[in-house]
Amino acid sequence: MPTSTVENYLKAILVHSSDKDAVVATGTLAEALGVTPGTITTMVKSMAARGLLEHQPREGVRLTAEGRAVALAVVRKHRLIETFLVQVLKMDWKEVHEEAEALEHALSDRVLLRIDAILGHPTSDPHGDPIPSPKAPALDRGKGATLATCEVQRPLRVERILDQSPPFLEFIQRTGLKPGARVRVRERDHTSGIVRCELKEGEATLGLPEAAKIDVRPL
Amino acid sequence: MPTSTVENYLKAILVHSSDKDAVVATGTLAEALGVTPGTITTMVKSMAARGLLEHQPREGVRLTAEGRAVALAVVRKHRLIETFLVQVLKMDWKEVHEEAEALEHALSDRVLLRIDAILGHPTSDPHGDPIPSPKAPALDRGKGATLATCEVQRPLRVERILDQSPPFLEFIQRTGLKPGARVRVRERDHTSGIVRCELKEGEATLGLPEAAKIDVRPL
DNA sequence: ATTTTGTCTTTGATTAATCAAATACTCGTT
DNA sequence: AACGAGTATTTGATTAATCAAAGACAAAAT
Ligand SMILES: [Mn+2]
Ligand SMILES: [Mn+2]
Ligand SMILES: [Mn+2]
Ligand SMILES: [Mn+2]
Repeated sequence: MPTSTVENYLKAILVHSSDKDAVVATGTLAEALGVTPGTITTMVKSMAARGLLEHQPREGVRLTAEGRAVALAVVRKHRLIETFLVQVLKMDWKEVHEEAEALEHALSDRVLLRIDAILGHPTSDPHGDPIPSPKAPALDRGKGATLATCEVQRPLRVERILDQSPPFLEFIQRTGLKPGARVRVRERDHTSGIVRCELKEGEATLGLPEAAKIDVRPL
Repeated sequence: MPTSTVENYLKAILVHSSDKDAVVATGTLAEALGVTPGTITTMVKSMAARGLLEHQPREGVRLTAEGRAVALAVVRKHRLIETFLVQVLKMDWKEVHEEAEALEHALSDRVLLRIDAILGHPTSDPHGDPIPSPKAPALDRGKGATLATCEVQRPLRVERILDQSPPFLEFIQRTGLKPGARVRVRERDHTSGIVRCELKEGEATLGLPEAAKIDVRPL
């Protein structure tokens, strides 16, 4: 069985491979995992030997089918845990990511089945991130619109929050721009870099880079 | 922060120190933790250096106040988790020990607080083991009667199951001798080594060593 | 007072994960 | 073609946890 370190490495590779079989640079992983580049090279070589990924020296890494399956299972566990912590234990959505980061390596599949059933087999977590199914279909990396790119004046629904740092989530909560909320972009000004939105609760104004962190869907 | 290995060592020492400041032999720990004696000696020396316990070479170990506090916190976490898994997630009490063994090292105090609140601050776990309070008072190691020592014919209540191996728990469940159940010893025969009990569900017969694994209280 | 036995401790290795610092590539620029 | 900048890999250590096998000790048996 993979150690929790290996599980974290696999997850990081998965979420950093934008598309199908894009290679991820070892430097990207060093950054994402907070370790030195040399550590990544060493770990990656041993994971390649175990068949979890392929390593093109000086190029990057790509998950094998087995590595991807493990990574998807970990992501699924992580997101179901987050959902459970928020919906059942009534925890703050700003703190659940950290908790899930540890619990995803300790929770058995048996417990996960119970949690999934109690939650009614949810398909997205509190941040709007999709929960991969147990049969492990692809992880759809937001190919839709964001508040920075969507049509102005069109009625929309917030789909997903891409930046999950506590301060950003705090802002989202304050303005009401949470997943599921109805919203309409009133004005987008590329000169001032400002996006003004209208929600049921009132108005929210944010910068373009921030608006790009909020996935939306027309309707 | 202690690693999960250190937490497991501390817990093992705690549950094996029958009384206050009894020393625990390193061999006992090797047996309990499933590692070689040499490993225990090495670990114990490093834990002593960290102030978690005292080591009398060739004698045994004794927890310091700090070591005991950590151990009690881990035991509390373990038992609250077991209770939660049974009561909220509706899991089988035969499998929760194993789950808790891993989760006790990953669950934060924040989550534990929520679990404790949702359960209504329980004082014993599904096996009848007491849940140490957060202020960490002593862990009362069953000083009461068992089905092997109690008065015959007296109405009793099952308090606690001391053997938590799945097969024994399976037997307990089948006979209905679970914590909380009312029971009365009909006959105890030291020649045949048999104890016959009467419960609401009918009768249960078990051997003396097995009867000694079931704590009871008059009433 | 020896010897034996059973328990502990030491010693020397191993595996996983990590770092710092030295070294080696690869590209894009002179 | 040579150089320099930016990455990536190697190398040599370190820490935690573990084992096997050798050695030390203390209590019990002779
Ligand atoms: Mn993690
Ligand atoms: Mn999430
Ligand atoms: Mn444990
Ligand atoms: Mn228990």
